[in-house]
Amino acid sequence: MIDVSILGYALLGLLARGAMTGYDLAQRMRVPVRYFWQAGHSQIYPELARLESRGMVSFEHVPQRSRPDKKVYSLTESGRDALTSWLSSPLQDSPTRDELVLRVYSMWLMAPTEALRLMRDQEQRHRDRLQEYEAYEPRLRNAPFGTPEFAVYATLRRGLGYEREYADWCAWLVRELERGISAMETISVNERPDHVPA
Amino acid sequence: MIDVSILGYALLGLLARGAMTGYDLAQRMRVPVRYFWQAGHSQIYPELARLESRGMVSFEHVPQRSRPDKKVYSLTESGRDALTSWLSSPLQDSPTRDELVLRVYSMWLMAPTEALRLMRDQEQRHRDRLQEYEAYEPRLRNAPFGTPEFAVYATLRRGLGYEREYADWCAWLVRELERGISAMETISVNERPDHVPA
DNA sequence: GGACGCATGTAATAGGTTACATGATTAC
DNA sequence: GTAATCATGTAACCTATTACATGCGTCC
Repeated sequence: MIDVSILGYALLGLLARGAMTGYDLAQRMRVPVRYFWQAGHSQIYPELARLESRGMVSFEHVPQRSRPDKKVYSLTESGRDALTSWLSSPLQDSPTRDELVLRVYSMWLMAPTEALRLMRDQEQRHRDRLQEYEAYEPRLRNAPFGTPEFAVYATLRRGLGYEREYADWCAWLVRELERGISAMETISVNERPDHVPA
Repeated sequence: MIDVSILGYALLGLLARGAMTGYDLAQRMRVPVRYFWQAGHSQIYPELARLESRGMVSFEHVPQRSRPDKKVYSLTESGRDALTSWLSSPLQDSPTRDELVLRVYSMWLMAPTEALRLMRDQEQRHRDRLQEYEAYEPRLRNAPFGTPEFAVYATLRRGLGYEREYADWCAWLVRELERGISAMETISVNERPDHVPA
């Protein structure tokens, strides 16, 4: 009864907004769209089957000409109950893993110019994603409280804040690296044998 | 030669700062400490063995009385080379998964008071962690550029920014929920059969 | 002719968590 | 006595990624 994975709840949460196929679900959960949970179709199809066997979703077989037949899934009452009870269940914190931060931890082994290149690059990646999110904002900012649209807006706010903060952190480190590099260059100039201090 | 996992690089990065045992590594990678990468000892011991078989680390067997014998691992030259070349290698973005944000996506199904409880709770969790990180800050803020300590400071800055942003997002949603709840209460008061508008 | 979208699945592998297993010393 | 620290491992399980597999229609 209670053994639904987080991915399972993610699917139930999507189906709560409307019936759709496994293919549609995979579209909404693919990496570039991303509402803080992703999955590929190879994970989604078996999970849908599991949910169906537990009676949390049901499907209707829809034959199509000129397209493969499809199964349109919808949330059952027991699926909706499981979803809502999960929402207020105790939330344990899960580990954060971030490869860039892990690299920064060993940054002292890198040539500073290489570190600078890496961080500038990453800052840009986050600025780009921020801009992408900002484009969605106007459509969602006036969503009325309590609606599914407002919930999307709330997750978007998280995305905006996350990317902005991340980019700002990169920018801080870029500045530090630039300062450090120019300080080292000054030293090497002073250390040149032909250098005569003023 | 190139098939080292991210966990492997995490271990190499720790060993670059000094020789230590698998137990010590597990201490530094356990959840409450957490420099944006975690692992338990059951993952670390086999990974150390793999790194050793690839010549990236070597160990010295240290017998002890009154304590179990230990293996003190240190980074080899080829391990250091692998680590530094990984640092500037192309970084592909990995999926972000956040159960709270996933729940917020389905928040419209919850009783608003339940949602409020959840979000207040989570805000506190992040404020607590923020405070914990802030306690480390004074010791690290003056670490000289280019040192291992400065790299720790840089990762700490990320932690500070991340937790602050997260807590602020929670706080925003808490305010929205409070506003929404009080608006609904006003309506129900007006709708009371015995209510006489002024 | 080839790539892309629709549509569904399975299999193999990698990565991560939880549990099992042992055993001495020290601190409360 | 009982829990915690030191110290090392293995096994089972769950989750997630990548690759394998099929097939028609449309657009370039």
